[in-house]
Amino acid sequence: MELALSLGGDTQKSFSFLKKSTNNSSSHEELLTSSNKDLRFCMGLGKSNTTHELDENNGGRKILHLDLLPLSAVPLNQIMPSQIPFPWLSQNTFCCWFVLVAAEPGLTNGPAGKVLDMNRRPIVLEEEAEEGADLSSPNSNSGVSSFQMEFSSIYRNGNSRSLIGKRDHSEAGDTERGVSDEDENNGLARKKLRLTKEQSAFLEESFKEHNTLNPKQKFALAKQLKLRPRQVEVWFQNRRARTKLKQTELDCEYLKRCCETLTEENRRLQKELQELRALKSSQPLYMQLPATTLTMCPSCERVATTTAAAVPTAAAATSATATNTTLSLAKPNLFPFPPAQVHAPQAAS
DNA sequence: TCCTACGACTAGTTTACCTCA
DNA sequence: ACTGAGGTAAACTAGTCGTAG
Repeated sequence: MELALSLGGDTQKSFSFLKKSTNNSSSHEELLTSSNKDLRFCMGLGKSNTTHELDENNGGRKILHLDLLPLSAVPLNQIMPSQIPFPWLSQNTFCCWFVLVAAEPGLTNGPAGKVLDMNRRPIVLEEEAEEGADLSSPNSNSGVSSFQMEFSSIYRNGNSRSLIGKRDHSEAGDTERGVSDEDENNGLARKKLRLTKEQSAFLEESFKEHNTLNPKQKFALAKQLKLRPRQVEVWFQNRRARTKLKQTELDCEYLKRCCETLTEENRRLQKELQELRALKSSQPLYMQLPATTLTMCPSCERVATTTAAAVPTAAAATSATATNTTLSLAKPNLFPFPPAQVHAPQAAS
């Protein structure tokens, strides 16, 4: 792709260097030049051999030709009431009409193309409306944004993202779902495509079966859903990310509950310890009793006490308390809630 | 064994679109 | 009706890893 700029004078001469290379390749991008000799700023983008062959040989793709013309060059009947020249420009300087020159024979005699007011919807030629929007597919009638869109998309073929334009929000619900490979090849700038409920549901079902895709599955899904394989791929990538995020959130919640349980258990044990200490200091007789034998059950790993049957009441109470304590200490169920699992299908082999 | 190219993947980011106050 | 904030999801980039040649 080539982009040429010319300020003033004969644009034909200015862009002659581009003309020379036009026979090399049919796909070569060429500048559409104009024979208009008026003082003008001109920039063009395109790919055809001659100005007159643009439509026929270019798959219907039109050349985008931007002119900043002297005000006098724009036919009066194409000037809208709202199109007021910028006050800071004198009449002899450039006004800011962007002229979209549709690739039609005869246009080289002057700026007879479409005047695209940057603040208004563009004039749409009837024939163009019939052809469908091949200049910027779904957006050719969306005014400023569509213009930005097309320009940025062309620019983007040169691996730049900096000029990606914002598109008309009003089209959100009307745009055809999915984008063809052709669109992709034309380098349309990023357009957020909401998948339909049906498409999402189908993808969800597929994800339940296998959370990764092999190329065959990807293409089959894309074909079935009328999406690009890349879209299917991206959907699965994002879906896996969402699953992981959800699982992380659940894990976090689970750990939080475990932490709360441990805190509560610790509080209870501290309280019991305090009670035992208080009991110990108030019961001198306790010290005279034979030590309680603690044994560990090898199967359940719980501690049992073997206190004598004839234990004084106070001692019995103490023992009971101690037993409870040891029982609660023996492998308490600190994690009563099994960690929740986000549905994670087995990866396809 | 090392190097390179390539594809699939993840993590993080950007951005279009939507909802709601 | 309009607007800005915030959320969601599609699409992106950069980097990693495994594998084949």
